[in-house]
Amino acid sequence: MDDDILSNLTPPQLEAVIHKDGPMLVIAGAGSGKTRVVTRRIAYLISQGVWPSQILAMTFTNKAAKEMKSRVAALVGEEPRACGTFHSCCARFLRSDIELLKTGRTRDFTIYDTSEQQSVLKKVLKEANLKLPEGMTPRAFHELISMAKCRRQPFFDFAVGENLTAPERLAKIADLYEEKMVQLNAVDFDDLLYLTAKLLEEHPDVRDIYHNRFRYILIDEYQDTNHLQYELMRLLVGPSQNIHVTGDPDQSIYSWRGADYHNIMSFKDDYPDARIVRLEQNYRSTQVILETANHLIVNNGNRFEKNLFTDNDIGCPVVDITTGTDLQEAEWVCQKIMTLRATGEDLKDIAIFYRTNSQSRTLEEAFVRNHVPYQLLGGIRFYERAEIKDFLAFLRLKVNKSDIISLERIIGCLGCGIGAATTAKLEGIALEQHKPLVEFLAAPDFESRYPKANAKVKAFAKFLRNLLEIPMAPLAECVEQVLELSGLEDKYEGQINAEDRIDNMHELISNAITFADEHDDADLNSFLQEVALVADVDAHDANADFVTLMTLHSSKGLEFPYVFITGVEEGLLPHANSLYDEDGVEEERRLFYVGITRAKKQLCLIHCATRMMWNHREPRMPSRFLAELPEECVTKLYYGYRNYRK
DNA sequence: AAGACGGAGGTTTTT
DNA sequence: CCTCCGTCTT
Repeated sequence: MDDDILSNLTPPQLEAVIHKDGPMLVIAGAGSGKTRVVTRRIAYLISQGVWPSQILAMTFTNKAAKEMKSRVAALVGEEPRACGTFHSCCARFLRSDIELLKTGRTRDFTIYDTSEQQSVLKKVLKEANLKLPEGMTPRAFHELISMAKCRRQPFFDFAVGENLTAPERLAKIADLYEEKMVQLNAVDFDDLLYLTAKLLEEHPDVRDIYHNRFRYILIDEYQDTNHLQYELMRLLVGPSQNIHVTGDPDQSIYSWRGADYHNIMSFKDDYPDARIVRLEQNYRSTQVILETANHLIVNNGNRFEKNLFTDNDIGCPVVDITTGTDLQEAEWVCQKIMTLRATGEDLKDIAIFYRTNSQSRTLEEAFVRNHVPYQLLGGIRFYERAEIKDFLAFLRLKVNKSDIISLERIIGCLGCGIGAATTAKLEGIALEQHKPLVEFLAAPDFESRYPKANAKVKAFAKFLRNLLEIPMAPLAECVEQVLELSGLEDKYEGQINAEDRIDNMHELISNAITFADEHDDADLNSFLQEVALVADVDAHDANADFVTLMTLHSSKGLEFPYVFITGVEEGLLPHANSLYDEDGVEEERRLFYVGITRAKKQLCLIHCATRMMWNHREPRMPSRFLAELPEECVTKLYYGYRNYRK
């Protein structure tokens, strides 16, 4: 059925698929077959003689990229080579060309995650003896750095523009942070995009190479691009202007990350010759669900008018249920799921969405109690687990010997009797000898260079030498040997979660083996850089027999026959922190819209009269959005909620 | 100078 | 409830 590139397409879908040269914008409503269009178009291009290596496809998640690759492969037997998230594509570009930028970074750079980015900030503040303004956390400050970079503004200008207090001091700290990142041979997430844009801008010769290589560029979820990504796109698009973007302004939910849906609204201004195709027929949801979604979203002011319709069945009403407590909320969801299972439904067809990760806990407990198998996406991500970060620190240091943040982590988790003071002292001595710290410690003649070292330091230096001596190839053997040398298994042995933690570390090894199988050019460096950009939603297994739990944000791009959205309450959806302006509320409404439009057959919206929040039972109000739903589509129910009056 | 222990403080969403 | 930070003890 789907095995032929041009079969089973509606006229607008067909137009989007067979469009070959020049810019094109596809406004694709929820469930309108967007993924199908994008994959068919890639397959079509390949069937028309375009080489797979000439196609650059940027998606929002690695999962979407993976799916795109495999669906294209199923159609034409070949997959586009450059296919990934903005961040992973840029990481790949930088892996080959970062040295041209002469920032001092090498191709062995490390990608720091948010917590490491904060560690760098803290380190910088301490070293320079500077303080952030009262009430500003390193995390909040890094967000400002990120916003400035995403707007491609010097931090000082940004700070002045945003009316921040003490802009000079903040800019000083931001500069020190950048300097430190260079010293560490590290990049943060924004740097991946920022440095790639800089590379293309400053090196016309490199830009020409990319223009020649990527004759066709596709960008998915274009409504979620930020200014930096927009500029990156402009730089990547060659003279032939073969740029094909798809998106839906109503599903723009990442403005807090700098995403600006005006990018999609103004695409036709950037490319006046652009063909515009609208996909407005929904193939996913029942009429009731679609009507509910449409009725909700018209409450947003600034929209790209769109009229989504479906020929599907009417379907059963949306359930809007009030429960007394969050515990009852979880219990009701469980009961309902068990009923569905008893009537022959598969658990893999059921998903529960919520606004914040912390809401998952009560649900998980109920699932455990009721023996309902579930898989949780997000929350504490695999690669954020302490044991995995420990393990990665050893591996990272092997590739990037400037990565002092990883060195400090290694020192910390070895428990080898070396602390911050000793580390600082060693750093000072290494500096005196004009040697990077790791090189200084791991030098074969370390003991003669620094005879005053005590036994602990000597032992650590020897450990480091052994670590660095492990060959980096083949990948799997390297990873195994590093785990063995690190002693991490012994360290976690005897702790409460020992088994899980050790399993997790072994899972990392099998991830490395899989990675080596899937990539011919796999080495330790490329493995680590890939791992730094993997989100949990990418690990979602759509075929396992589990109920799926995730945030509303992670649900984008997925679909399930049965969808439950919990905590549809004021303060949670819309979230309390988004009430400061109307734009914030509109984004929350879009988020709710995204959640609703994931459902194919049935949708349940749940809110509680009271909820435990930081150990207090708080009274809760139903979300304002519930009042915006069409009455004729919604059935109201009550569970464990007695004092109800109509 | 390191590590254990206790108190305070703080929860949006993610590459 | 859990994480981070500072103090206290060794």
